[in-house]
Amino acid sequence: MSVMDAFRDDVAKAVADALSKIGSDTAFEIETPSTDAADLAVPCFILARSMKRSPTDIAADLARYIEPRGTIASVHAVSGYLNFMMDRTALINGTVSEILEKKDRYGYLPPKGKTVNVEHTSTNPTGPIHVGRARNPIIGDTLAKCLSRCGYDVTTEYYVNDVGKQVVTLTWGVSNISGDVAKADRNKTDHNLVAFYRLANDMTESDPKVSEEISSMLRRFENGDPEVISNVRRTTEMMLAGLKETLSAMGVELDVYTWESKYIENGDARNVVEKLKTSKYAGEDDGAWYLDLEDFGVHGMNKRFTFTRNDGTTLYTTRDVAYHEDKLSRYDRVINVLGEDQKLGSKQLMCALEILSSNKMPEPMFYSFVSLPEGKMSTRKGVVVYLDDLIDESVEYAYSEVKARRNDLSEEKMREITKTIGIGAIRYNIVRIQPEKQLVFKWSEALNFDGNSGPFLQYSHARACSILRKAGNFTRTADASKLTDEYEVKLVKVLSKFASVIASAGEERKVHLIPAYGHEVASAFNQFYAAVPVLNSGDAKDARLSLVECTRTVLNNVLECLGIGAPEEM
RNA sequence: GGACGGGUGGCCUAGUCAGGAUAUGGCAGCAGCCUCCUAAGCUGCAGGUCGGGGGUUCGAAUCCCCUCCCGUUCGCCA
Repeated sequence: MSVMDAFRDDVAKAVADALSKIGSDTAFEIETPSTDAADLAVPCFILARSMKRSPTDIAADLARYIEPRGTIASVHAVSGYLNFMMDRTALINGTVSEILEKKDRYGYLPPKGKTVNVEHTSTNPTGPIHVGRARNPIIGDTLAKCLSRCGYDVTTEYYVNDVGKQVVTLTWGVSNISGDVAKADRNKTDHNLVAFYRLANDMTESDPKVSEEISSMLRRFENGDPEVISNVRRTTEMMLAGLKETLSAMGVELDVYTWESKYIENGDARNVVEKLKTSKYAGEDDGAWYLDLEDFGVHGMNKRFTFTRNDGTTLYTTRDVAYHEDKLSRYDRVINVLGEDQKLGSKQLMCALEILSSNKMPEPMFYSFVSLPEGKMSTRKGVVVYLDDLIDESVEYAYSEVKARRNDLSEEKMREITKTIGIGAIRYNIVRIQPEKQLVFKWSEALNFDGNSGPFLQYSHARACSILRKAGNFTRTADASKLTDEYEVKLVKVLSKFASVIASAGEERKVHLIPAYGHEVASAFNQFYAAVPVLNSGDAKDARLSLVECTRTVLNNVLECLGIGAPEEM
């Protein structure tokens, strides 16, 4: 048990004992106060009603019955609150020794023996990833890393939509349009291919013959024509290779790629249709089958979820049901990171799974699209910022910043560091904001390297590394008697919260807590750095170096959890 | 029109589910700090009707009702 947990336990026991002494067993809450007046506090307002006494009286009375013991250093009654201070020695020795001992595993929760799958990104393989959807891989990858630290056995998965009009249109374009006409802005597979997709789309609007050819291809695809299917598959694979390059540059690697066409080929989608047809919620309209979701709280126009066309072919969400039956059978928990446009589809999916008596449900997590000041991003309209371009800009900006500060680094080293910084800035800036919040992309904000930013965390980490590098060998020690400065105490207190932050970020799926926490650590460290000398600190040197090492360990772990590199110098 | 999400200083943002002390940070602004471990930093100042209105409560950014603005969605598309 960590020292913070022990402290909370001690407070709970002390308050319960004191309450029993004044003849009460009322339930109470322990909260972490926003002020520095206490480490933990028990508000007595809740007790006031049942005890029919003023909160001030109750707090004062309880305080008299509580003596400092265990990790409790003191207790004071302040305007209706019972304020507890934690014993500094216990806090510091407990936290520092735990970090020194567990090192890079500090903050990890014990294995749960459960598997969880995080499906994320899954963008349509018809064009490069743009910033509008960039939240998906970043949130998904960070969540996966949080859950892994929470003790789950995590798998990440990309669902490749290689079925339908969009990929067929792309494939038609690649086969029928000359490469001299389809000009790309950037020589990279996905950018090269999207040029064909754009032209093909334009042609379907202006030329009915093209439109008819694509429809015919689509019919052949759905009838299982092996030539069309393999053509589509080949194009999609090429596109996906381009997307993977971008993801990889962002530090995102996925474990499993599942192809949508699989559920047509193996008959799973067909089985779903047959099972759904027998449900009491099923109905038929001109040969097309649907579910009436009125009883599931879906009302109005969208209560009807159509799961087959009148020609009997399946629809996207139908195949998604088959996919989820498969996925749910593979893992204990299934989490889907989805754009907010998927809300209705996700609801329909879950209703269908319930109708099919699924004993588990996927847990959807929605994010709002990133828009531009001039409006929604659109690949087809060319109102778009591609992730590849953002990466280039950010890395280039990082390069100019490093070059302005350092003249002792080799070109190679500089390129390595600036890549880490540029990517770190992007990932941090996106994941720091609650996913459901609308986000307008601005270059000035995306390239902010100060304050609440990725580079700020990286800089603090590099500072800690620099001190440790200069220190050379030293004796690791948890010695509270040498760490008495207020900044040292504050820093230790922040470090001690790591495990609880990881737990909330993972279990409650609040990934934005991680960057906030990282900022808190970096900030506390920089204050300590400015106020307390480390290398020239006499007999406190080992204790302080140990604290610096603890900070480096936590910052490194936070950065890793965010999928951001932790440079040792910058 | 229905459903779901968002609205917090000039800008961005935490806190809202589980109501409590002076509403969290950052950017931009102003004033300071490098003979000392990386100034991408630190210190201080200034800046707030928590969209608006009612209600519940000893106490509301937080809960309830109404309302306004923004986003998403309401295909036999994916």
